[in-house]
Amino acid sequence: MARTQGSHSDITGPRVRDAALRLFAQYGYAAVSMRQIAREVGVQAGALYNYTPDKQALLFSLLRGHMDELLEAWEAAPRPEGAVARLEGFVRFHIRFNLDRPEAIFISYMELRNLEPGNFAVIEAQRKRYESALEEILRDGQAEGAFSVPDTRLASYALIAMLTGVNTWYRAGGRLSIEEVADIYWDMVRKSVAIG
Amino acid sequence: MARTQGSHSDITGPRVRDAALRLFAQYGYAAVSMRQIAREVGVQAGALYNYTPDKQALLFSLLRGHMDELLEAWEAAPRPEGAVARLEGFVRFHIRFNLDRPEAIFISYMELRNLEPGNFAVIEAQRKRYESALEEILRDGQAEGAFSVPDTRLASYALIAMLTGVNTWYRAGGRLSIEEVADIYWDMVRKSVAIG
DNA sequence: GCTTGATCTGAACGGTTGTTCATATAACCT
DNA sequence: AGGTTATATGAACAACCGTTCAGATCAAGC
Repeated sequence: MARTQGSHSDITGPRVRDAALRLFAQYGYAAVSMRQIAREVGVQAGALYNYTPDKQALLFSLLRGHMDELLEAWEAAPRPEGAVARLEGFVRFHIRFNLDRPEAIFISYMELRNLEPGNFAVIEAQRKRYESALEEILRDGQAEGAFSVPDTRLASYALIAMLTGVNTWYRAGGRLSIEEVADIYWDMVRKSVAIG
Repeated sequence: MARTQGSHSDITGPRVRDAALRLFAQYGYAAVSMRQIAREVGVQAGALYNYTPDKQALLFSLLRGHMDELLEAWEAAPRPEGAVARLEGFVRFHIRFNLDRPEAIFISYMELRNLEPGNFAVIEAQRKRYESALEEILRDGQAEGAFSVPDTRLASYALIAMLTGVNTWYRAGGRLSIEEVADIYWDMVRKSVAIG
């Protein structure tokens, strides 16, 4: 059999990516086989190669797509006046964006080491671009006299780690809504960079 | 050939664990083969099974040993008066401990999903025990009126994530010493839970 | 209605995986 | 010195890996 009813590139393509994303997030890139992905899609392993040149390209494409989306969404976000308001915007944006796509976030942090060097460099540059947005806010706030952040580089690392950590414990339908979580985190972030 | 000069269980055993720790940290549990570990030790793959029943037990033993060491060290640490001082102690202890053994920390966070369910439960219980120490400090500080932390559970997650994040960027011999890093993090932590 | 091209199957490729085991050797004990 | 035992080899096992490809099948275009 081949080309069973309704099968089509427009359908199978995204399904391959979805299955790969889910499986990579759950078991890890190295632990997931192409046959496993194919089974999830309902297809033989060979058919996957209509949609990706190889397994590595599939991982890279997922990460690349995610980072593109992240940067695009961030650049489209409003840019209020004042470092404090911009920091609040960053915090809320980051938490919302991360909690909306936990699997993509997860593999973006876990599977970096499974990227070939060239692919790794691309993703790493994108990540740096995003993180430097936060550092810039901290620098501005320091210059404005709104923050007390002697080492903005280090503080940006600390805050990013704290915010990204939400994904390790948050479960939809839990005790708190996303907005409540964002409120609490924003409160801690605000104080951590405040003067005094 | 077998039993080449000076080879001994007391020597090979730790070398197997060291090699596994290093390789798991660098490439990930699933991506590392027993033959790779054996090569690093300078031995054939079969010989590894004198030191571990199987690959899974090797991973579990590494994580288990690490968590035991963590809990033991924490319980041996001084317990000063007052929640503020105890929080400072936790922050400095955590940063120092983590930066002292980056590989063990790394696999403890990355390879949890590669543990069989029973093994996972053991490690998870240990981690919870450690993290609840922080939450207890926050609760005490809240009761003392020294902190403003409405949700201590959530705040403990946030702080742990922030502190553990140090390992992703810190490199020995860099711009800052461990103590300088700890100073900066403690300043942020202190403010983030302060009143105001 | 026939042809063309996209899509999939199913088998095959060489290579690697974790693990076992009979066998050999070197170090220790008496 | 001789016997015992821990320790290692190296070959073998079945299973699985990523990837390729000829051939089958279906949908669409003329």
